[in-house]
Amino acid sequence: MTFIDRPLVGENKISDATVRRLSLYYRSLKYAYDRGMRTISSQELADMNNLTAAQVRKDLSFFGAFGRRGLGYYVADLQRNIARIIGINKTWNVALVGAGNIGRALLDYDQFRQQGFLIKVLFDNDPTKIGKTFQGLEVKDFGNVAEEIKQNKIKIAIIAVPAQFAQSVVDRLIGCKVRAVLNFAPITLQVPENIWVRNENMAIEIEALSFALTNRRDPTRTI
Amino acid sequence: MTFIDRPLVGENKISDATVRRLSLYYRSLKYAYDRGMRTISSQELADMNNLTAAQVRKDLSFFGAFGRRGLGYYVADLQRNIARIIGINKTWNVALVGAGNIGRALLDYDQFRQQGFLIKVLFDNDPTKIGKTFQGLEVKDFGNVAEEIKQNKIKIAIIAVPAQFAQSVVDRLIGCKVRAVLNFAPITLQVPENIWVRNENMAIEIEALSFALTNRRDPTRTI
DNA sequence: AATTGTGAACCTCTTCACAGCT
DNA sequence: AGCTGTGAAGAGGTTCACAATT
Repeated sequence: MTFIDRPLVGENKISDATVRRLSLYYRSLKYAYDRGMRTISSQELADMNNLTAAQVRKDLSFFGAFGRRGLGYYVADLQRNIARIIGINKTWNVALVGAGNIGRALLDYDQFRQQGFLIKVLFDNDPTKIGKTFQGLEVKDFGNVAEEIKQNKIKIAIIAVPAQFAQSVVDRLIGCKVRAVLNFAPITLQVPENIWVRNENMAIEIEALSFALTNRRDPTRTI
Repeated sequence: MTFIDRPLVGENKISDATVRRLSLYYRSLKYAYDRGMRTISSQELADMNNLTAAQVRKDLSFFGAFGRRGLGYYVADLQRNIARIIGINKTWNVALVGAGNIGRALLDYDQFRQQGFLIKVLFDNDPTKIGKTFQGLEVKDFGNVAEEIKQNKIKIAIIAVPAQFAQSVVDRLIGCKVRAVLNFAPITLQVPENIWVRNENMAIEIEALSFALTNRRDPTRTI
């Protein structure tokens, strides 16, 4: 059955790791459906992501009882449910701050668009960039951030500016009622309790590989 | 004192979370040194990264006793030690597969270069791209991957190709003795036990923000 | 007086194992 | 017979609290 029988907020705490895995399951279900699978077992979902079947069932069980004993999960049904749980059953307008290399690459990043994250405004503070157009989107002056954010009803912003500017950018965004930030700057942002930040630090990931090759004997896998 | 008094391999298991935090400490130490700080306490390092002082001390203690009671840590000394632990006290030659938007953005990503990850070869399989030059690097035919990898003594590769090609690319790279992979394709790669993979999935991060805004009341911070 | 290094306590996440359902 | 859902057990990671050191 397709209902959520538990509260998702407050003291009922869904771990970060579980949330990340939901995204993996969502992709696996898409993949499975495209290949004609109409039901899928926790074991199959686990195998596709190098996890255990118990882990998959436990993760899903936090949100409801989506499966059928003896059968597994209906692929389309579970996919819809996960989309709703993650909040990608609708679109999100997103602001992107920073029209440098990373920013411009993200403008054309299919995975965002496909999951309903639509980059609606592109900001920079460089006068030589303001007014230019990338991927059909005009670079706006970050000085006018407030009105653009409001006009586009933006709750999620992506920060792709050099480290030294990132904190002031996030402060300004929060002042404009932005609630969540995907941060590509290699610095830990200080934000109030009610603001969400995820850091995308590619150097940290490659450094973890360096550490592994330098020190470790046996590999472990991570998301 | 600056020595490592514990084995870093085998049953002595350093958690992934600790390794990621080492990278954060390394950046914080750089920042602190640039601002003239010569010693730093675990509390200061913690504050810079929204962690606890105990966490910082515990992480460092896995590798040795680097601090001085009553004083803290010598900034330059600790930075050097962490660089050596992570394995970024030398340079790594890196191969980049995929000359699309993401790949080209990474070519010019300062954080890689600064930490000694040098992209030495750029591959693609698109005949319209092969032979072109981006950031001074000529796109090579992925068909010739073996010789280029060998010539450049490459152990770490970055995969920035569409999802459907990622598995065959990684299989091929492993055949060329590549030991570690930073994967930007939104798919779980299947690799042998002795190969290291880190996934950089930007859609997963933004989906975590969507989940938070959709479901959660109280923010938590993550790396 | 200040701060580290660390065993122990605590907490969180994962895995086990099996009852319960189809 | 097959597979889920879940309480309990187990493993792993974080925080506490304090002795040790400068």
